[in-house]
Amino acid sequence: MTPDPASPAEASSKTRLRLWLRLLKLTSGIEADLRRKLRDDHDTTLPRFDVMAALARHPQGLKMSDLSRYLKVSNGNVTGIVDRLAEDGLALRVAVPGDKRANLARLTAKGITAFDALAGHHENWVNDLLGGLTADESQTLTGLVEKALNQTEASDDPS
Amino acid sequence: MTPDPASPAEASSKTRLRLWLRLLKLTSGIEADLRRKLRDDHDTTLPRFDVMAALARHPQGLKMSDLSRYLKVSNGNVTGIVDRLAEDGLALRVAVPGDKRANLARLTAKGITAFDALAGHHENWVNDLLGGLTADESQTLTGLVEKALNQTEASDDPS
DNA sequence: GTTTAAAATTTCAAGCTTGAAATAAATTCT
DNA sequence: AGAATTTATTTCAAGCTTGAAATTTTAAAC
Repeated sequence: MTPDPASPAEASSKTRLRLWLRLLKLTSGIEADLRRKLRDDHDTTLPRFDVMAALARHPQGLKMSDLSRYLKVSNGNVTGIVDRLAEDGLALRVAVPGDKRANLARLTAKGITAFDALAGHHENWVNDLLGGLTADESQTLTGLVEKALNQTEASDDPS
Repeated sequence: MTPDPASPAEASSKTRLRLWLRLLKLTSGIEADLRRKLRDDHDTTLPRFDVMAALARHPQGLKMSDLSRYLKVSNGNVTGIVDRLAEDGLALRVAVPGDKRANLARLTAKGITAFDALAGHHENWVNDLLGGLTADESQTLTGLVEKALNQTEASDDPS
């Protein structure tokens, strides 16, 4: 028997904490799997994949600061990742005419080819990893996750 | 209108990919929030909190290798975190009688006190961050996440 | 009892991540 | 125009993370 809580509020607090631990276990596990596959099968990393995915969606290029905002990581972080992608010939920086401060990050042709291959694998991996859920369950789950997201976004942004 | 997919399998693959992106957004967002609060309000980090939580659950101490397995991180990783906790007087290493290779990591009295305070805040933070969900919704969500977990654990462990 | 293999840790290099400080260029104010 | 502010980006130090290599100790095999 579960010990009865002192109040309903305490009970739902425990329920939410339990939910958080499960969510964390699920996403950490999937993420670890994706990282391993990217590394072992494709000699790359999740941060590099994320940057390439962002650039693939913006063929005209993204300013470093926009890239950073889009991915919700620090400026210094994208600097390093784009540097390393550039070393491998997968991305490059393009000067912005009229603003000597800014650079557009873009995928090279080689980068586009590489990303297209990765993206297909990525979708398959995720599909397999979440294969325990039916389409209906996936949709229910997505709906609840989106509801939870609304709340965090609301409390995130105390404007 | 959504473009109709070539097959039901493709549709559910897209549904699962969408689910993954939402899950990632939710957990990354909450995690970032927790990291920020631990940092700004308590001058610590999530990895340190995780190690302290593991040690708090095992008052008799945990071997470094068990700690590493429990948290699913590398051996070298816990070495560094326990080093830094020890520098701050929150944890220490105890020799294992009869095995000169092994060490038990344990919280100090100071570490226990510090963790107890953190744990209370942590539960409240999570409760707030997931506050958009009713108790019923939390339970439904937990159930579905657990179902998804079973699958990943199954495919994770190709024994 | 040696040799061999296994187990427990640490060390290390490389990459990721952050926030803060430093540069440099554009914009705004007076 | 000249000064002050804002914007775009890089650099840096510190910590996290991993897998691989190195150490040390224990256990197993012969």
